[in-house]
Amino acid sequence: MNKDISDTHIRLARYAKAMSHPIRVYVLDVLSSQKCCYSGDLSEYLPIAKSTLSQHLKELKESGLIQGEIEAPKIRYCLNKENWNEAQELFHQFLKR
Amino acid sequence: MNKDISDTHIRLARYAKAMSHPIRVYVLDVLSSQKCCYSGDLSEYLPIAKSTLSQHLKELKESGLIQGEIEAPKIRYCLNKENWNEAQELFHQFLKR
DNA sequence: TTCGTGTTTCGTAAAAATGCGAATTAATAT
DNA sequence: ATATTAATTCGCATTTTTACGAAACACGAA
Repeated sequence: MNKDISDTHIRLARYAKAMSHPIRVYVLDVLSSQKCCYSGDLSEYLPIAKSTLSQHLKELKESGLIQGEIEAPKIRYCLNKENWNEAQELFHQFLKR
Repeated sequence: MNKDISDTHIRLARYAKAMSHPIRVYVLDVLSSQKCCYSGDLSEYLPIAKSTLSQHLKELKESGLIQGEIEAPKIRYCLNKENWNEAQELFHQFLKR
């Protein structure tokens, strides 16, 4: 029996929290299958207000999974490879697949 | 670009939500490395009230990832293999590992 | 039936999450 | 300077989540 809540558990929970909303799963899905994407493009296909999308993108940024880069007047988003890889590894180990 | 939020996205988000708290990650970790576990045993190692643990266990039950069986006066918890396998598969595909 | 063990549910409080429209910001062009 | 485009932040309302202790429940033994 593991004796403690470890940093690994906490890290995993943090990434899971970032993925705990369908919109955010969708965004990560898009970004993992193409290099980058503009907020406006995402907004086009999602049934939510642009402001709501911004809030979800903010949560993903704060989790470390994505990052944004200003290309005026647009913002381009892409995965943060380091953290995406960490999430991949953590889930892989946790789910033993 | 994927055109819609799919059922897959929603399913994945639901499992991610179940894992979005460290206590629940810990519980799943324990259950995935041993056949089953009693609520009292879990409670012994976790720095939370028993009632809080019950609430977390309830969330895991509602997500479908675990199930409980009464062995009076105790309750034994174990993974729900079908849903655990589904979560494994969904995360595996999503994270491409 | 009562009692004891183990656990859950309830009630409460506070914090966090979610959604929207309005206001604001950031960058560039004119 | 103003105007435009693109996006974010803010304010608000509502719901959900998280944590705890008390109350209640579930079951078997006496």
